[in-house]
Amino acid sequence: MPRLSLHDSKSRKTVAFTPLDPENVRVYYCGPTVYDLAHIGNLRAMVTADVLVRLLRHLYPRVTYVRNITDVDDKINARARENNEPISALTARTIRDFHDDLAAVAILPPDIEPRATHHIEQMQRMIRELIDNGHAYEAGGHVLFSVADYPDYGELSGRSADDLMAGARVEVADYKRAPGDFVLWKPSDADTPGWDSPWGRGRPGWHIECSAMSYHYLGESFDIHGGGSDLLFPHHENERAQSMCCHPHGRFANHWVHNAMLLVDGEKMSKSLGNFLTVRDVLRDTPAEALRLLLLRAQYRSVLNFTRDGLDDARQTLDRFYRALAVLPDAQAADTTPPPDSFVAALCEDLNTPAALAEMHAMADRALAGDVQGARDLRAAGHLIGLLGSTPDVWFRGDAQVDGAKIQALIDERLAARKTRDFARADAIRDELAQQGIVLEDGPGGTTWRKA
RNA sequence: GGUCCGGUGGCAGAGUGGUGAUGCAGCGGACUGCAAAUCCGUGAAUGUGGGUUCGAUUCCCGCCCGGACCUCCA
Repeated sequence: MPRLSLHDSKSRKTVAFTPLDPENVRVYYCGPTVYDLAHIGNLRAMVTADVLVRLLRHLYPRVTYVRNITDVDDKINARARENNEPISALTARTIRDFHDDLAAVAILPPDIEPRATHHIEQMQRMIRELIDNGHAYEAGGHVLFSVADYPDYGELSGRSADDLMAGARVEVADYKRAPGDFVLWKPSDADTPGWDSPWGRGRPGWHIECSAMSYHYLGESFDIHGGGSDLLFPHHENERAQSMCCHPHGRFANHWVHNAMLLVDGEKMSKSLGNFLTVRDVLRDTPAEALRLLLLRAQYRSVLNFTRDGLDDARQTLDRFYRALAVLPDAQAADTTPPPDSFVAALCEDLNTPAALAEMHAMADRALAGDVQGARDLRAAGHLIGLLGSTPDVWFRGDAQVDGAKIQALIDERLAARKTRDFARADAIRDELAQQGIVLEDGPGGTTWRKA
């Protein structure tokens, strides 16, 4: 079995992955703040996590994958006010949409999906401990983490305290001892969600939830913590500082995984540029599997440029793969073929999905040459990374908005016309079907049809 | 301004201190009544200037260009 190498953001090196407990690999990923539909940038992080967890499950007997939901946040409060709806309605709907979108692109659910609002007690306990051991202080109704009290602060993101001061955008608040100090707990007014606490009615700061919930479900040391590279600072740096100060004998995350950002047509996705794409926007006119494949065509640490052409390419690649699977006599039959070692080995090199896809092309070559084992290998490889979960029939013909019998009648009529060398009629039939989005293919085994 | 990451053929995108994967597109051919699909063949790339080395796309430095982050964006 190939061994997994994984890039670690903290050491900035690709290192051999060694689980703390090989019987139970523990992974924590930052999930969504539920105030709006997931966009394709969010999706990239979720797909990266999904591939990583699928691979870990292939390599190890058990994986515990925790992905949180942030359901208390000022953006949520603001959006609920804008929409004039209760916060609980907004978060419930957004969570449902998020689950639907992820399921559409074959992302498996995490083992545990804790919600911040269900873990206020754990957060308060942690904040109390941080105050007790001198790493946090109360000021102006807030509880703040004192950055100066954690010598390793900045180690994860590779910044020094001086660097942080150099940035002119640090929020200076008069109740902070140092500008870099960040909020653990903040006061809520009567119109804002809040919980009673020793520091008054209030709500948690952003970072504390991940520290509290990862500790609660995975312990003071766990294997992998991941998210988008934009979370490296401040979110993950702050999580780490809190956790290490609260549990000084633990290591918090042993290994940090961050995926690079996604561009749309070469530019950062933003609402003002008008290139902001939700998962739903894309899925309106693209098969979900093509979107997933597009995200896997670049290695997760490379910036990925999302384009319409790229999506079309991905779709074509899937055409080829499903054509290759069509050589299987029993496209749906259960089959225990393991994914080939060369394929797993590619994934084990820091999730090198482009190299893994190149392996799949080689398998497709074999399958298209008539090698049934090649097709089995291809299917097994695809399944490992959440692809090829459909069948050629469904991929090419869909769940039928068309009348198959009618198409077959036309195919028969065309065949008769061709026999009498009436090619004008034969081509007219093909054109007619093409108008309806149906493509005919004359193969050695007869004529078949598919959606355009 | 600070920190970090990256610049590979027309496009997408890997790897590597010693003849530069893979896919799409292109070109030529086979198959086909014509297509589609498939197959065979083929042209085409390491931003720039130095350094280290027998040899650099790979390692080091400068420059240019792009991107991310710098208090709540995956």
